[in-house]
Amino acid sequence: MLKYVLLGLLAASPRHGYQLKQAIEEHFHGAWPVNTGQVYTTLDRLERDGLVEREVVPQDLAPDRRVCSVTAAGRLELKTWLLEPVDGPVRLKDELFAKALVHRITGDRRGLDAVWKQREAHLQNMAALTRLLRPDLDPTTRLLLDGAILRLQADLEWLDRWERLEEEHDR
Amino acid sequence: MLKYVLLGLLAASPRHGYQLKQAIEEHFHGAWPVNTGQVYTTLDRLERDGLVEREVVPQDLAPDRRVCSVTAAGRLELKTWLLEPVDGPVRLKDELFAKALVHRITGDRRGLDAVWKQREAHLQNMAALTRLLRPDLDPTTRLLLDGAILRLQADLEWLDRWERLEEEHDR
DNA sequence: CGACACATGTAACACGTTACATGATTTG
DNA sequence: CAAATCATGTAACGTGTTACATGTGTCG
Repeated sequence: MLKYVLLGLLAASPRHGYQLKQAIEEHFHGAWPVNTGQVYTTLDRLERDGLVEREVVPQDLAPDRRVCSVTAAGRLELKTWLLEPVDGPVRLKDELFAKALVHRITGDRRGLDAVWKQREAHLQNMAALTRLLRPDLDPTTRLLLDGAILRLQADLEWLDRWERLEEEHDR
Repeated sequence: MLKYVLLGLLAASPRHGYQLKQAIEEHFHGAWPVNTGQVYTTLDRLERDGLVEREVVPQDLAPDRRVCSVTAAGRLELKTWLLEPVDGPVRLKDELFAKALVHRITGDRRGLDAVWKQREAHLQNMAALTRLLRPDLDPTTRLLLDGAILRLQADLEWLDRWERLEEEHDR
């Protein structure tokens, strides 16, 4: 997935690896921690597949930089990805759902503990996100934050249902 | 993540690989397609790490089966995972969000297309999920389906916001 | 007989994570 | 000077995906 974000950033303007990492962390407001190493290995694969080109720009004194840009094939690949909706089959494959399932399968009586801890964690995440919502925020970043908040709200609603189910079970 | 689902199923009762695959597909109502091969490689790792034990049960005529059961270490690992809330930092790292971001970064004027296609896909998924909601459903499976539906609803709400942003942009 | 479910696996590859290594420049 | 930031990378490992290989039992 990082692959496409890199292509997108490079389609806007050529950059070198470190700039890409910075751009992502800026857009996602630090909430998508990117490992630098992964950026370079992903760029290696993209270059190998002919989706980006790299040009070595020698610096005097400073270490050389390798500036990347998207090829025609890269733009095509990006366009295809952009117009393709995410994931046809449904997303039950999720860690939170998996935990609920395993709690109920094993009947371990700790389901309620898990619900409470998860709610606590979600509420803290919600608070952290809400703190980021300043009016001067870039509208795109704002959109992404809103998305994360909406999903957290949905999960909180769902945690209530899980809790009710666990309570029935205990009776 | 499959790792923990396998541990959970085995904690309920020992089984062999194929039974595990079947159990998962049953619980997730086919909405988590498990590759059989992955079950075996994951079991190999679990055995290597001392979390499960395998006993070969020879069958006459039929091929031997290798029945797995959880070790004490496996139960501990499972318990730890179950009580640990999912993912401390926030989930902006998401394919749908990434697409929205890249659309806006590249300013490609195809954002609205993407929103519409995604909404269409989400609505179809929603319909498919709703069809599965029969009253005789196992309450746990029902819980998981409800979760998926709640998240889809959140996403649909968010798609409206994205659409509004794209419309502003076009003006 | 042919198709399908049962049952086990291997191989290659993609992607992500963590950690480490290296060295220059800037700033307190 | 020390620390942080800039900039590039390698290595090891975990997990997941796709595809293939192999063989038996059952049912129409």
